Amino acid sequence: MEKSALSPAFNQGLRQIVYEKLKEAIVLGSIKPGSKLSEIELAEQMAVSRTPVREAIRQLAQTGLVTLTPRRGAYVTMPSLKDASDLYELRTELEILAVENLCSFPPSDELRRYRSVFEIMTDETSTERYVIEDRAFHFMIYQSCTNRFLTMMLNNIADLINLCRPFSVERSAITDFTLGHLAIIDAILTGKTTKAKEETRKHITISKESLLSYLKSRSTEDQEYIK
Amino acid sequence: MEKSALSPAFNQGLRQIVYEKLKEAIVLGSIKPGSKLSEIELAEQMAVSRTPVREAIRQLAQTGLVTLTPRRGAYVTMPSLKDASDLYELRTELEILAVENLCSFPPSDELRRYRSVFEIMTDETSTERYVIEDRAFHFMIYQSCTNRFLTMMLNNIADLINLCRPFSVERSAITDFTLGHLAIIDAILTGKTTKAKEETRKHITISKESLLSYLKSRSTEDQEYIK
DNA sequence: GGGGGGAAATATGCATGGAAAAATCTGCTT
DNA sequence: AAGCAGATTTTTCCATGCATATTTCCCCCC
Repeated sequence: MEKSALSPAFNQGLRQIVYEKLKEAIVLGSIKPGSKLSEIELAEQMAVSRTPVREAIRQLAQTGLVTLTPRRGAYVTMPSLKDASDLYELRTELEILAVENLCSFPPSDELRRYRSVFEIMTDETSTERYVIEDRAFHFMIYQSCTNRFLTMMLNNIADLINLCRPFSVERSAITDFTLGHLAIIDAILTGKTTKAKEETRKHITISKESLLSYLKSRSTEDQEYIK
Repeated sequence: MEKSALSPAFNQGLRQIVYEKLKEAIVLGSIKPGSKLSEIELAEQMAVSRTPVREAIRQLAQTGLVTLTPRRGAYVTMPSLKDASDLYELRTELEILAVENLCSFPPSDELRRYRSVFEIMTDETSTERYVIEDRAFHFMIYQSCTNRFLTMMLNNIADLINLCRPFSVERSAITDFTLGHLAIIDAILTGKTTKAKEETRKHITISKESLLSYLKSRSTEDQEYIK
């Protein structure tokens, strides 16, 4: 009997399947930061034994999405404000490097596609739609790197930053971000490497400021709430 | 009964112990790139079960020191020439960032210690001694970062680069490297951030060229050998 | 009523058994 | 003698049992 392409996930191994599922749940926010990841519970939910669950959790811990405390269990990481700042510091330099790489072999078709997407975005665009396209755009940049380590690290950092941001973007910032994207795209398409790098730094710096000020306001709100 | 401080490694867990041992063996070269890591064999050698060995191996795979091929096993990674180049590309930007961070709160005592170490190095210094001090110096820089993600990544990259370099440094290059170290140290100690960053870029670029030209010569030698 | 101590319950960490896939070996055919 | 097919063996991968550490809950004491 031939093996269906839809059969047990093309036999990539249970561990990998569990890993993907867990990661998606964490990144999409259906498992919230701070939640405990119980081996037994997850194993039952996914109808597998504890072993692949355990290995998937440890793999997630290596990427930083999960924090382990020995003999106590695994918890979805809650990045601190400093973590967010530190992550952006890295992302800035690494993404500039990625853009620089891109300028040698620009994926012109993809870039033009995103150009047309961002061109028609206005303040009336829904924030959800913006967030989706924004992530896809940066993800595209990461995948286009010829440096596989750079790709890995940027994807990793993006996931961690995701954990800090409860999906919200200030409406007023969208126009800024969109213009930033267009500036980066145009600079790459016209072969202006230096300009592309500058615009990337600007864009990510603005993004960083936006997130940090948002997080700061949230944290003071929370403190009031606790009182 | 009181638990001895020397007892099973202060109970950090078998997994961690196996991980450390394996990593040391790989980084120090006692297990060579390309070697197969057999769960059973290693478990017997270390007198533990296969479980902690297996988990340690998977952890090493996440750092890149080990490469897994599903259903076939784990092998110590053999970085390609492009890998080496890519790793140095990342190291350059990240280590500059680290040095920049250091300039805010320079660990002056440590720096002065290393200054005196490198000051007395000459072409007569053994390459082994140089390599040891070189690694310690860069390692110190990494640990001094206030950005924990940066520290992690740089340590990781350094380990991987280690895998490319079979310990050898050209004698003639040592003086260059030593002078580079002194320039970086002095710039940091005198608070010249921009200069420190420039010198770091120069130093790592030279180091990269040196390794790459060495690897290229080796690879052609090997080809001749195979014939 | 609140707090501390101890026993039961629960979860992690390690060991080991069993299934499936890959590698190896053997024997047969050409 | 070389190559291929089938069987054996070995190894990874998943499941599960057992031990120990932690948590929880209950009872006793203050």
